[in-house]
Amino acid sequence: MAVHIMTALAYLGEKTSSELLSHTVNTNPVVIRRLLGDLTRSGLITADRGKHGGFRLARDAADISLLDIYRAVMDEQPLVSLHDNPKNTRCAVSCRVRPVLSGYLSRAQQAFEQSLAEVRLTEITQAM
Amino acid sequence: MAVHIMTALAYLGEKTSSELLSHTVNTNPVVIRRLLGDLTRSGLITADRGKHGGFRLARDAADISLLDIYRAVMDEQPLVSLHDNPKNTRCAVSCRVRPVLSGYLSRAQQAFEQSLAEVRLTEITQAM
DNA sequence: TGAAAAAGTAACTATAAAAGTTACACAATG
DNA sequence: CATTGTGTAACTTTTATAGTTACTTTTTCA
Repeated sequence: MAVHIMTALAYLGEKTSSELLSHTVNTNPVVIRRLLGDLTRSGLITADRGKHGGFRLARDAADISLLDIYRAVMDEQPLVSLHDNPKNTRCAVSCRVRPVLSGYLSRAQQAFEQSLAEVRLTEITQAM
Repeated sequence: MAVHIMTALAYLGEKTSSELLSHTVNTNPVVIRRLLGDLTRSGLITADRGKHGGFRLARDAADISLLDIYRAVMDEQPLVSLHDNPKNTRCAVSCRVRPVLSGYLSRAQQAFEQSLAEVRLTEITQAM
């Protein structure tokens, strides 16, 4: 949903309330405010409190990538990871797969993120 | 978990029961059998039923990639996708983000999968 | 200066997905 | 025909996410 919101903010280009944003996503304002909180803490948007408050992009849409948004919202959790059952110490595989696999998985995730990094918010608003 | 199992099968190199496999992952045999079912249906392993039954790789570990395993288990679901709330027909963004974004997301997913495709099961067993 | 309009957040409920469990049918072996 | 395995249905548990209610704090402006 974060991308939806960021796109809306870029598209509208002006200060917008969580109430209004919640309508475009068709959900509850609080859900949106929680998301907006993440985006604010990551420095992608700024929040004005009080009457006539609202949110706007903190910098130009050309300087915001899909990766920025993805990272703001996903808190460091890997895209896909191995189960986290305790290892069976009597099994060589159980003891050693983890580090080997996580190397390959994080490489794949880097490829994914690299691809997101190449897309700017402007590209999305323009394509609409 | 599927990778863990496939690695174990490649590592052991012989017919193995779900019971035994469940021990290396430290979980319930039925959970494992459900996974083994996916892997069998995808043609990555073969299942022998009856007494002295068990599972083994259907082809050489050098011919099985992480992507093969990933696809066997994830049933076509995209890695990350937009929310699926109904669109607000009065909002241009709500109406049009979806197709635009899904293009970029599937491109990123392709990068991810490409990376997985480059890793063979042999590489993993050898690294252990 | 106080009512109004907004963000921020805590605490709860609802929903859905995944994992785990129990129980049993079916298959092959010897 | 008993034994040892797979296959699977049905249920419970767990966890994460979304949604909800209710409230505090901040700012504006009449």
